Amino acid sequence: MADEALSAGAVARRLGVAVTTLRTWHQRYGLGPSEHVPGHHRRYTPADLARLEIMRRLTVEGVSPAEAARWARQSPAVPPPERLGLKAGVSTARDGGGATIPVGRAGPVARGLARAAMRLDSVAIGRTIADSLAADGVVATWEGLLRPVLAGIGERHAATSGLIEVEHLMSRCVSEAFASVARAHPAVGPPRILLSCADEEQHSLPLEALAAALAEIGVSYRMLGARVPAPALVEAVNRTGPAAVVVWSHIRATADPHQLTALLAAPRRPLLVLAAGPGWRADSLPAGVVRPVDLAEALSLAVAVRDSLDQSTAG
Amino acid sequence: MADEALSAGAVARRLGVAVTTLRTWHQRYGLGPSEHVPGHHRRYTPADLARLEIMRRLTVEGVSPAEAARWARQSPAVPPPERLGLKAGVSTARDGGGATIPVGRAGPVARGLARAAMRLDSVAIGRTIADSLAADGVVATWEGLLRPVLAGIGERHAATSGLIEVEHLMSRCVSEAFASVARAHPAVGPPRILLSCADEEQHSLPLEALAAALAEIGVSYRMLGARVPAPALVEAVNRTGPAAVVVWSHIRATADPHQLTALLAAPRRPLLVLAAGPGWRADSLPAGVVRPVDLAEALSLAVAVRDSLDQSTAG
DNA sequence: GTTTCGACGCAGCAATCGACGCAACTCGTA
DNA sequence: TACGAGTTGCGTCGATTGCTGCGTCGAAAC
Repeated sequence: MADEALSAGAVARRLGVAVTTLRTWHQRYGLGPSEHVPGHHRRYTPADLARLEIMRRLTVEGVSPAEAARWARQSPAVPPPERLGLKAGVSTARDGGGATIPVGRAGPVARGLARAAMRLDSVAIGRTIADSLAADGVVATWEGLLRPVLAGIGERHAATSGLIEVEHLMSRCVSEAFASVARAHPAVGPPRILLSCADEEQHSLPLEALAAALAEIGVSYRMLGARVPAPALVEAVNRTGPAAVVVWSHIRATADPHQLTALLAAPRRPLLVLAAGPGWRADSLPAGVVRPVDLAEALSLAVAVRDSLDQSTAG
Repeated sequence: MADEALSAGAVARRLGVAVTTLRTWHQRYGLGPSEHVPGHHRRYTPADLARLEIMRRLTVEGVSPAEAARWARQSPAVPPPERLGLKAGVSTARDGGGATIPVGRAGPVARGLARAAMRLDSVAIGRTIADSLAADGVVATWEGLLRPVLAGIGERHAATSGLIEVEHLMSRCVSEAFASVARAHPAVGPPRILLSCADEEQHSLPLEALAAALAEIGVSYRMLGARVPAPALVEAVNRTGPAAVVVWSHIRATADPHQLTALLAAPRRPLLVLAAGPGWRADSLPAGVVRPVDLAEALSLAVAVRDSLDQSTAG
């Protein structure tokens, strides 16, 4: 009984919101301590906290705050956070405000994901991504959810030179989610596709998306990861003899065509070399290199290679 | 034995606080002699004194007195970190030939892992690590298997300036394995521990090991990942208000003590700041920063923080 | 006679209060 | 397409609250 009184700061820390936000929620939505004398400090009981947990969870899921507050306020007594089978798309009211991430018209789920990222809530981030992956698959999740949110963070990051920690956390969570997909779909057959970032290229997330998409349809691959120097890539090709190599470059600076030329000149030259990512310039690519425009195209190309190999070896 | 009965004045002199403060601590926080008849003189046993020492140390480090008291009150049950059930490698057979990785005396499993890494066989790598994690736990796997192999790769890499692709692949696989552990053990309660690499620090694997170890015992945390600039770290602390922050630095160049100072000066200053990793120099750390020597110690410190917070908020 | 006891009070300081405003998103409208 | 209106999270400011260490005082314990 004595310890049932949490201060405003403690509650804010628990929920991952600012103290001022708690005050705002109190006066705007009536979501405050049940007994509070104006001027005195707020003391939140477990019941009050449970209400706020609901509020936070709903907003993280993309529900508009006003609606979430209405929901939380009428929640009679649900101390443990349970599962409300809430489907996206309920919110009709306006939304926005505060230090948020622009996600364009990517939908409430993306908004919820962006909010979870802003509060560094890796659990919510992971669950949101996993749900979407399970429901819509890798390609749709990447194009419809992850890329908009990541782009929004990057945009904001470029503008304010902040949010680096948010960007990193999102990257990690996305990476983990993709790895989870790969683990859930054991690959069939030997890996004939090699995925690699260009030299000095640090962004490997799109490549991981491709890897997850491949895994999802049962295509086996090898993933080298970020920042692979050209000699190391050639060395890997010579050691493993892949049929197709995908080289990702996110920015111009890492898109040296020379590393593609080196691939084509390797002793065990791959059948297909894909230059993926916005870094590559179409006019500077050596002959024989294919440049997919998006994840879906890269995926279908990779599948085509797999199929052709299946034919040539099985037939 | 002779000093089993310390008077209030003696204890006060020993701790460097006023006698009245001892009385206050007794009646406000229950931090008094275990056996005390009201009206009679207080007699402090060594156990009582130990509790008070904890109380004083924590408050000196900046912990709020109420919180420190809660911590001190249930201190006796803080067993030192032990229990590493790692079965030592007993390999006697020769091994080697070709391009291999030196793993020292880390056992046959490590040698197998190194070979799989050389083959770029991510499936075998992943399975080996997962098996070890399941059998021996995170700490033992890290110390006994992963660290030796990673060190071996790094050593060879430094010597031959090759193997970069092997190093990357291993990193990815280890990272995935740790993420898998984290996913398999859903965390309990809100995250109060923040894990972050130092500015410009690219090695995040040891930090991920700590994260996985925390997850394994059900402790919730937030992981920011590699290359977190000092302002971003402070920003994250202010937004999430963690109780403890672990900052990892692998090399001297990234171990700028200033980022720790900034942490301690943050508006929502964490209870505990841990400077982890071989980069930090003990003599350059600001006061109030703790420097764990290995994974196990960092782990037990983090657990201690968690326990104390559980008491203060829920107990 | 010295030390400690319990009670009371005080001053410094951190946390919080209420009020206000800013920035930024979304949506309707022109 | 551009722009204003409505929303919303949160930073800031001056004032207030409440926690904390410790000094003081008469009485009791050693």
